[in-house]
Amino acid sequence: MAARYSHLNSIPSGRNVRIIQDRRVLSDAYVPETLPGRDEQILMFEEHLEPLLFNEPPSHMAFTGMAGTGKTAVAKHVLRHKSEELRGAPVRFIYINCSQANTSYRVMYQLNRAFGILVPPSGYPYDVLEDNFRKAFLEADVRMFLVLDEVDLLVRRDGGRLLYSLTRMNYDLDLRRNSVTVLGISNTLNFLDRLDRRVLSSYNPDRIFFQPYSADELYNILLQRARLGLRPGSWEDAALRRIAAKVAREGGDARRAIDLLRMAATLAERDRSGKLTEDHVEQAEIRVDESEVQVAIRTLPFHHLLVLKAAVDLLLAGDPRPGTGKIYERYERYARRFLVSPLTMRRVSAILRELESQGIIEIEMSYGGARGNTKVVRGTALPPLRLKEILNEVTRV
DNA sequence: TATCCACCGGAAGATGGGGTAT
DNA sequence: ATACCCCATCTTCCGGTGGATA
Repeated sequence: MAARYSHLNSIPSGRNVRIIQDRRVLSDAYVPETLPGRDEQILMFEEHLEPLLFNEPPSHMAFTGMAGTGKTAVAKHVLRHKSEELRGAPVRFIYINCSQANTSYRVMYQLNRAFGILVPPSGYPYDVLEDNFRKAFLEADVRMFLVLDEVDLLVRRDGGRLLYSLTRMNYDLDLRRNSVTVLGISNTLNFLDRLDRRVLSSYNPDRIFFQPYSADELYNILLQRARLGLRPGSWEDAALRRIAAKVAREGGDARRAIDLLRMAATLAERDRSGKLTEDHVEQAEIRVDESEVQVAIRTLPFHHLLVLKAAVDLLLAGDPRPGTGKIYERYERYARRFLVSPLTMRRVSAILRELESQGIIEIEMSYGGARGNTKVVRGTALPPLRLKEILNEVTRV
């Protein structure tokens, strides 16, 4: 039996060209045993959870920091250890990511499920779900520690309604037995400032700030992943250093560093040289950008495509910084050509912002006085010509 | 100094498409 | 069949914005 698959191990010229040993380690979803560069935050978080050991309610918390600074990793890492330490104690840890559950209803739906209640995922009165949850929570007779990851996405929609009613519950509970504690994780630094007074007075979290990773910290992260996921001796140190330096310059996003490492390792494996070098990193930089933008564009709704097409065509026609007005004019023509009625300028203006937040275009405000305050497309993630090619592929269907 | 330009972006409401309950 | 409910997307409305211009 084994012999049948022996060709999998036979490598030409006896050299080992495999590089990746465990691909899972090279994904940002993987949470390693230690988190380089985040000792301070881990310690602070653990201290905040200390009261649970004495059956007392911890205070609410907020993690803030740019994308890829380890907020989610620290939360998961610490919670994993704490829930073992507190095994058997009347404590319930719940993690909910608000990028999927971005309305009060959907978070409440998840909370119902967490307490074993099955309710329809939509079409049901919200009040019923809230009542369900309250009853089940009291029934369970526990302290709840709820992590709301990417909570800013939820707050943007519901205005803090859920945050308020959850934290407000503590005022009606017997805190000697039950409590609700919320940890909100947010990518936007000012999300607390945007909360309503009433919400803030009952949520009022202790904050832990996550600064961007330095080049050294990124290097340590990459080294850790390489040791865990790559074949020993299959990478050049300079390759890791190069990723670390580049990503640190761009803003210290560990997710991006890990993406680059995975892509570089994949490319290195593909060319069968058996070693991951700086050259592979250089190729990976282009590939990662390209594939991210391609995926983003492919999933764009139709009107977004038309708006993007209008902007790209203006750039190609020689306008270095096309503004909303011109883009809208051209977009209108395209819409009619495709026999759909054009959206309003208000909406197109918002679509430009959405294209920006997807990293497809770069926008800058232009305070042009008599010519108006306008958004201006300053640049694109890929060369305009390349974008046009991708757009043509997508709109052909 | 007042006014204007040309768009910004928040708020609220309409619309239509998904669902559940009776 | 009817009466609800949730939700994403879009429109309508409207008070800013800040240099240019009168």
